Amino acid sequence: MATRTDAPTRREQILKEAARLFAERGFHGVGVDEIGAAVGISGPGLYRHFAGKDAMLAELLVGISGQLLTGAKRRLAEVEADGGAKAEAVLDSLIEGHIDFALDDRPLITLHDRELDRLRDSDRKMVRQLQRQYVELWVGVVREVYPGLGEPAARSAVHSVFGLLNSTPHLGRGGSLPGRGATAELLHRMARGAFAAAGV
Amino acid sequence: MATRTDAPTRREQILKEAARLFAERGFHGVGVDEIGAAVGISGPGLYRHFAGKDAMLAELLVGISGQLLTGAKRRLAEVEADGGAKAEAVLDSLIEGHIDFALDDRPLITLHDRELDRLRDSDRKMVRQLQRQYVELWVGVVREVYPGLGEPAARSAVHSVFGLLNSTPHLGRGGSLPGRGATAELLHRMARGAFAAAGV
DNA sequence: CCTTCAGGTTAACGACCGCTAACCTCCCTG
DNA sequence: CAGGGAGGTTAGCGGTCGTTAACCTGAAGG
Repeated sequence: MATRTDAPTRREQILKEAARLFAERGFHGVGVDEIGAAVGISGPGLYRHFAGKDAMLAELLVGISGQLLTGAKRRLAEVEADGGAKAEAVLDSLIEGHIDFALDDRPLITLHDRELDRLRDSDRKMVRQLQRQYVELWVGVVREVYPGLGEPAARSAVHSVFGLLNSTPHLGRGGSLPGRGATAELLHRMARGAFAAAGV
Repeated sequence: MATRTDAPTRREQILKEAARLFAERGFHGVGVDEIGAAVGISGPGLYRHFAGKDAMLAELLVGISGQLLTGAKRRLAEVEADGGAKAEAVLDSLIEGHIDFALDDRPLITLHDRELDRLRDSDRKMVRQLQRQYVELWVGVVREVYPGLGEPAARSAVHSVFGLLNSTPHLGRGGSLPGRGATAELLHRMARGAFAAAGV
């Protein structure tokens, strides 16, 4: 993984702040002036970087979905290349990846299942397709680990575990929670426990 | 439980439709004219029943939080009166109650953790207090069942299980899911499995 | 039968919001 | 050193939205 060290571009600054604001107050609850102010420029200046407010949301949501899917595919390939295609190991890797994302990009996780309907039709279709592929990838792995699970039940289980993992924004943002590592480990155990209980 | 058989009042109609619309498109994404149209009257007619759009959201959120807390307290008392104070039975009852709510009032479950910040300060404080009491009630019961869990971990676990149970809106609204009973049972098993995995 | 009032209606106001227009100012480059 | 584009600025337009005002109507009550 090529870790970024260079300064973020203005576009990236804007996207980051927009994500935070959208997550806090909802897409319709944030004005372009506020987004501009958050990066030190004023409202209409944003239009030098984005076609409009909708375009920012679209880029955020497509980006998230794509990143999740790409990461999952990479993890699947990595583990399978790494000796035996142990389904359990793949599932653990998927869970770990999703937790990393949920812990590091809470605003995005929040947006991802909240503002989808504010997108233009074509963008929404694209995001939905990426999300569906991501879910189906999980469903396949889960059914490999728990062959007793039917496909509908597996899909429900996957959605529910996403709900569990995506609860990070509700986990006291302050210093009250037991540190990132412990939280990640707790979430991982709970996800595995939930799947195990689902798998008869 | 006194089951309602009389027709819903206009106020109740309005609240129900408003909840659905707010859940679908977000508080700021819905106009008063749409809410009015959904119950067959036109925009400003709503002001005969509510002080304003904010008041509808406030009544919805306070109502949800209060209902959840009241139901949980009742279940706690019921099980404890019913012979031995078996903590496992209380936890099962809490889970069952939450699932019933999440399955029967999906729009409310959605609103409940999404539009809280759109409330006036006083209303938000009240909702937060009710929510906190609900969480703490769960935390107490969970720690009784799993004494190995520290308080912060138990609280995190409870929030995560809420995320799991509240995933019902994502569980294909169409006929693709395996029926209400099976879904409720699956969610229940997964919640118990998640807690068990959390409890060392 | 007259009054009253709950529960509607339409018109319109003021505020806000997304976006465009017009303009300015560096900095890079031929 | 001219000039041109990238990236800002402010002013303002058009539309939408929450809310109020003024008016209407049908049914209940004395």
